[in-house]
Amino acid sequence: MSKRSEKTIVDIAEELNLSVSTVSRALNDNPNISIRTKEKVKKMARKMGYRPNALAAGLRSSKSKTIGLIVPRISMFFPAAISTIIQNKLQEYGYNLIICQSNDSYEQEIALVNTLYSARVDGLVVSTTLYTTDFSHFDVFRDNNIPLVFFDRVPKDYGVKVIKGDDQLGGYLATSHLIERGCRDIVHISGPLSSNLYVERVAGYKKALKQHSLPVRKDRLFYQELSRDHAWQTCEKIFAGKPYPDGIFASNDTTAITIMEYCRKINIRIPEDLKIVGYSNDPRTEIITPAISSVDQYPAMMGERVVAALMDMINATTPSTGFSQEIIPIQLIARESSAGQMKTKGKKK
Amino acid sequence: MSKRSEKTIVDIAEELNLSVSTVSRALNDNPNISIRTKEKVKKMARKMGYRPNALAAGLRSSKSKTIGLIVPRISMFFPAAISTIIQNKLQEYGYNLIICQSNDSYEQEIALVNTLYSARVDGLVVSTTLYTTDFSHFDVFRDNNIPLVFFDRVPKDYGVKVIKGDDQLGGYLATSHLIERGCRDIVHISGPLSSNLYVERVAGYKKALKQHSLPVRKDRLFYQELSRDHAWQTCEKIFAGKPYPDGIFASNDTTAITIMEYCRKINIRIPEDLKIVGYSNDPRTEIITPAISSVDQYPAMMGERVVAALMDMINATTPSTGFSQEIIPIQLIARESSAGQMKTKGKKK
DNA sequence: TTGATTTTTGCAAACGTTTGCATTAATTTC
DNA sequence: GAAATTAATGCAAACGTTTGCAAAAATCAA
Repeated sequence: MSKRSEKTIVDIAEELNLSVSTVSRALNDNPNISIRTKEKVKKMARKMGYRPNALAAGLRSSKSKTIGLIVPRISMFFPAAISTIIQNKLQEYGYNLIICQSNDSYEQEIALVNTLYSARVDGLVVSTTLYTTDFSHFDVFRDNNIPLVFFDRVPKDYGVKVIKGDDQLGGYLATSHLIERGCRDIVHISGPLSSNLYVERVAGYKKALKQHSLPVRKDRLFYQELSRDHAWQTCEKIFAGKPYPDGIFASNDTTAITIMEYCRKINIRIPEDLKIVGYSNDPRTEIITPAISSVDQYPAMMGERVVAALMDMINATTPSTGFSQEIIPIQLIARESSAGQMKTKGKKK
Repeated sequence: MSKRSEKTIVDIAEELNLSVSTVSRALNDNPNISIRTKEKVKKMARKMGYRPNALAAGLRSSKSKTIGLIVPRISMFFPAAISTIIQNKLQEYGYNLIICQSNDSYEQEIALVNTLYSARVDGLVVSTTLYTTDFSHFDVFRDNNIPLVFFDRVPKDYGVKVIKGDDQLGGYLATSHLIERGCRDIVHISGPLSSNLYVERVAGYKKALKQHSLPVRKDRLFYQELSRDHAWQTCEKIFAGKPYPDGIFASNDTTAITIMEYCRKINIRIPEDLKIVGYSNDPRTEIITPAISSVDQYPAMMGERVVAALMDMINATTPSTGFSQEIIPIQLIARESSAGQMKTKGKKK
C-alpha cells in the first residue's frame, strides 16, 4: 500500500490557522471548543474530504471503538442471529464489530483471542467452541479489565459476565412436553459434555423423567458432536433394534432435522410413531414437514443483553470483578413433530 | 480503558541491551537480522508475554493486515458460506477479516465503507446491497489503489475486479430444465433490477423461453425483494386466478421455499401440478419435502477466487487498473420439486 | 476599569512500532 | 595484514491523533 494523498488534521489546521489540538477537539465534539470554531473545522473537513485514521486515534487514546465477537460458526442460525443484533445495537453506540468464527476449533479460538487483543478491541464477546475447557487464553482480557462477556456456550467457574439461556429448564420442558404427549421411552441426543450447556440440558431431561417416574436409561442417552453426520450415525444405533423409542429430544435442530430424514427413510412416522423436539428454533424447523417442535432461545433479547452488559462495563468507572450471570428465558415452541398422543402406546390418564 | 501493564518492544530492547529497531526486525523475521539475535529476542518476547500492538504497527507501516468484507446479511446461506471460506483462506496468508453486514441497506453500506477505510483495511471485498446503483462511496478505495473486489452482487461499469456466477446461464438452465420436464407456462420471480445479477437471470429465463419457442409473457415475470413476505404476496397474485402456471423459476431459495409452502396451503401438488426451481442451493432446499431443485453457485470456489484476486492485488508491484471479471461456474441441482413430466399438460415429444 | 473567573486555544509530548540511512561489526578477498 | 565487501545493528524520525497543562482570550462581577 503506497503512501496516500490523504488529508490529515494537520492540513485542516494549516488551512484554518488553528492548532491541531483545536481541530481534534472540534471534530470530536469536545466540550472545550467554541461552536463557531467547531463549525468552521467541520466544514473544512468536509470540504477537504478528511477521513480520520482510526489506527492513530486508537493508538493514542487507547480506545479503538471496536468490539470483537467470536462465535463457533456464522452459518449456524443462533450465532448469526445474535451477531446481527449485536452489530446493530453497537452501531447505535458508535462502536464497530469484528465478527470472527472459531469453526469450533479450540486452537483457532486461541489465535482469534490473541489477534483481537493485538487489535486492541475495547471489548470481547464470546460463544466458546464445543471443546473449550481451559479458558486461560481469555486471561489477558480479564486481567487487564477489558470488558469480556460470554454468551450461550459459557465458561463454568471463570469469574466473568455470562449471559445464557435457561438450558436446564429447556431440557426439562422439551422432555416434559414429550411425556405429556404420551412418550414413555425418550432418547436424548446431547452435545459433548465438555460444554456445560449440554450438561444442563441433560440435567433437565433427567429431571423431567424422574418427575414422571420414568427411568433414566443410559442406552437412551447419547453424547456426540451435533452435526448431521453424527446424528445420522446415532440414528443407526437407536434404530438398530427394537423396541424403538417413542420420543427424541435433540440438543440442536440440525440433529432433530436429521432424525426426521432418517425416520422417513425407514418408514417411521413422525409424530405418530416417534415424536421429536429440537433446540434453538432454527427457521428450518418451520419449513420442513412435519414442522419440528423446538426450544426458542430468544436470540434478539440475548444480543441486546450482551450489548447492554458490554456498555455497562465499558462505561463503568471501576472495573467490574467476578462472576455475574444473566439468564435469558426460553420457550418451547410446539409444532407437528410432537403433536397428539401416541397411537399405539399411549396410556390414557 | 485504563493504561495497561503491557510490555512493549522498548522493554524487550532494554532487557537485552539492543535497539528497538533490532527487536522489531527480529520479531518480524527481517532478513537483516542474525539468527542468534532473532532467537534471543523471540525468547525474551515469549518470556515477557509480549503482545504486539496492531494499531501502532499498522499506523507506522500503512499495512493493517486486515481485510474488510461487506455482505448483505450473514444469515443468508451464500454470504455466510463465502465469508467462512474467505476467513479461512486469509488466515493462511496472515490476514484478519472484519465481517460486516449492510442489512441490504444502501446507507449502512456507505457507513461501513467509510468505517473500514478509516480502519485502514488493506483490502475490501463486497457483495453489494440490492439497491446499490451509485458506487461512488467505493471511490476512496479504488482511487487510492486499495484492493477492491466485488463478488456475487457486483457493479456494472465500475472498472474494478468482479467475481460472479454465470447468472444468465443459471437462469437459462433453470428455465430449460423446467421446459424439459414438460412445463410450458413458466413464471419467473426475479429480484429488483437495480441488481444486475437478477437482470442476467431474467435474460437467461427469456433466452430459454425463446429457444423453445415459448412466449415471454409480462404477467409471468415478477420483480420484488426476495423475502418470504414478498414471495407470499406474489404467490397470492400468481394463484389469484386460473390458468395457473406449471413451472416457477425463483431467483432465490427463500422464495422457492415460500412458494412451496403456499402451494401446500392451496392444494397444488409439487411437482405434479407445478414444478419449482430455486437459486443458490441453500441447504434448506434439501431438507424440505419435496426437496427443491436449485442452481448451485459453488461458494467455496468463489471464496477462494476472491482471496486469490485480493492477494494478487496486494502483492502487485504496480496498481491494477480497470475492469476485470471472473465467472464462477454454476450447476443445476435437480431434485424432487421439478421431477417427472407434467401429468395433465405434458406434451410427449 | 480592574480583577476574578471561565472558556478557548496552543504547545509539546505521548501512544508503539517500523524503517531509511548511517555506523559498526563481521567476513571475504587480495 | 590491509582493504573491500557484506551483514548486522543503532539512531532518529515517521505515522495521525489525542490530551495534560499552560497561556491567551473572553466573560462576569464589583
